[in-house]
Amino acid sequence: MDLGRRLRSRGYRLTPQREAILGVLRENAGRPLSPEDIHAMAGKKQPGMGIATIYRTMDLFCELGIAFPVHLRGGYRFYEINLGKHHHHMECIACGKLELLEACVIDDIAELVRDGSDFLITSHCMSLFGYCRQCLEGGKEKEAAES
Amino acid sequence: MDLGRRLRSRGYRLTPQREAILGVLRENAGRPLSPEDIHAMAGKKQPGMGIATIYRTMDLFCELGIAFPVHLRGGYRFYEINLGKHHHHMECIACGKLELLEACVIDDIAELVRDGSDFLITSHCMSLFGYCRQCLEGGKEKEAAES
DNA sequence: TCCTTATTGAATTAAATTATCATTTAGCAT
DNA sequence: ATGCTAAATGATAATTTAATTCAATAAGGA
Repeated sequence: MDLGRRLRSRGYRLTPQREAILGVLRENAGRPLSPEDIHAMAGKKQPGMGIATIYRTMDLFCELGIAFPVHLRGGYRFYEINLGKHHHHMECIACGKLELLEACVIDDIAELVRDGSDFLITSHCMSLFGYCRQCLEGGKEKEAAES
Repeated sequence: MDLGRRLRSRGYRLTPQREAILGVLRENAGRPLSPEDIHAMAGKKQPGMGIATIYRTMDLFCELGIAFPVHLRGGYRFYEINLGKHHHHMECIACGKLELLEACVIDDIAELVRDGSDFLITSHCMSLFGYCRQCLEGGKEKEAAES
């Protein structure tokens, strides 16, 4: 993936900030990052970056298909680099731990929707929530049920 | 579903505000509502309701399984009444129109995850994004590609 | 009817995201 | 190389959204 070509072909410019952000996304492939996460890590490569640049760049990267948003609980935004192969996340509602799900069922779903509606699907999001092994063993799910 | 019993059995109280909110959710089954939506509609049944009550009540309803959160684009929160049968949404990224997807593939997924990990799944979210028929015909997806 | 305490509304606070704007700079043309 | 133009940035302010605080209210068991 040549970031410069990809940007310039659509009239955008290659900047050190955008390179730094892409680097951060690459180094954290598969791990959802918040804008603040990205800001902190990219800031080490390019000191002085403003947080607004992160938001702007992530919007752009998502539009270009370079990254995609991940929807977890809490309503906040997370992003990941788009490496083509879909995956999803399983989030522990007790400790917050994330596990990667390589399995993607979007193809099955897309087929169902193609038959049943008139939508052209371009993207999707899916996350599972529950309890991880450690929290189950520690009884965290019972604590939560009691509260 | 007896709201009063459900609340009291866990030490909570039945209030006119909670009844009003449940009524709004019932009347909009299958349609994701924002806290602001709920506030506006419930306010007609129970004048003077504060927005904080909506947030508090929706947290409670979700905890009790009376409602569940819907994750759409934008990172904002939406809620729906939980009528047992899972469904999902297809959101048009051009006009925002929502379509209900009766099909739920959570069972397939849950099985995959049960085999491949140690998580106990308690809930999930899934949404599809793309273009609805009208926007496709109107060329909205091309406009978006150009911008 | 009384009492305890959950609940509420109003106001405040905090946090996340977006908008504004002057300045900088990427990248094409010269 | 140099200059030019528009894109991009950083700083800041403004918006939104959500959470918190607290005194007043009211649900519901005794």
